[in-house]
Amino acid sequence: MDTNPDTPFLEMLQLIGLKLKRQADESIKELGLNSQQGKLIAFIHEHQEQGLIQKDLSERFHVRGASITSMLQGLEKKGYIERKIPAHNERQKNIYVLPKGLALINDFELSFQRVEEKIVQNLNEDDQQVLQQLLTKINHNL
Amino acid sequence: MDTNPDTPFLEMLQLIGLKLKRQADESIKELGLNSQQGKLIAFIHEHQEQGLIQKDLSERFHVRGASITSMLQGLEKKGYIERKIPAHNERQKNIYVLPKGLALINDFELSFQRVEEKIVQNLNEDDQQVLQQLLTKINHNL
DNA sequence: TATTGACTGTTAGAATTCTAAGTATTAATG
DNA sequence: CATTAATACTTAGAATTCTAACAGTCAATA
Repeated sequence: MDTNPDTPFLEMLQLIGLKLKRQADESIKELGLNSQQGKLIAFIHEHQEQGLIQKDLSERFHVRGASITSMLQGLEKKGYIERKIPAHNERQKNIYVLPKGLALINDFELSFQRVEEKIVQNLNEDDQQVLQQLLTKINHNL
Repeated sequence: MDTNPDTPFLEMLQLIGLKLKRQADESIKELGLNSQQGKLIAFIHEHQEQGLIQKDLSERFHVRGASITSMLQGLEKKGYIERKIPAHNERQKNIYVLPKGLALINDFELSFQRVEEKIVQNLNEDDQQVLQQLLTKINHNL
């Protein structure tokens, strides 16, 4: 039941993306969250001192504003983060990781690094550098 | 609001996967379906003479059996495909594309090829071959 | 052959992300 | 300054895919 498409890169890249998501989800599942939530909390933590707002997350994760609202409402309800309206602009909400979220960040990053290592295992330094260049080119093409 | 992660390949591959999905969806939207449905119909068409069953689709598209049931129910209700229980095994269902689906297959494949071309534009033959090898290696690592 | 286990598909209900429309606030313009 | 436009976020409801539990059919085996 194989397929021999004339869109080999599309197929391969989408398959790899799916596998990566699955593995990251699996690895983070035991922490009670999914990989998207893990990436979100880790990113908030890295940027919370710089006046991070929801729109930034929407752009960084390529997800609609409404989805960010929904994700953050969930994480807020469970006590991982909090949102505060800043003094200077009442339209916005600044976002901060709470201790319950902070406690997981190292685990998140270890999980992501384990997946990263699976990607590059069997690739030598040259391979990795070439791949990095090619993927960067593709990313800019899209 | 940039990020400088120590998981560059994970980030890049997931971002590319997301962009590809977006572009394929956008391109197929005007046909009234999404890219997953397009791939499904095209694949069914290529394999319907070989006793294709739902389990095959589940494996090919890395999607749970329940999801295939749901997808095919949708496509069947809209008249793109049909399912028939084969004589020799009443557990299974063979799947066939109906004329309404057939009429779209060329368009689907054009759409996917347009995305494929975006991926490889600015990559010469050597680049493409190297990339193919590296992605194949990664896919097997995962 | 009777029973047990494996296989194929379905249902119910949850989770995630989307679109479209809406609210409130801030910025730009006549 | 008043009005209009842009910005940031939310809500409601739809679409997609998931998990868990289940039903029916077929295969293996004792």
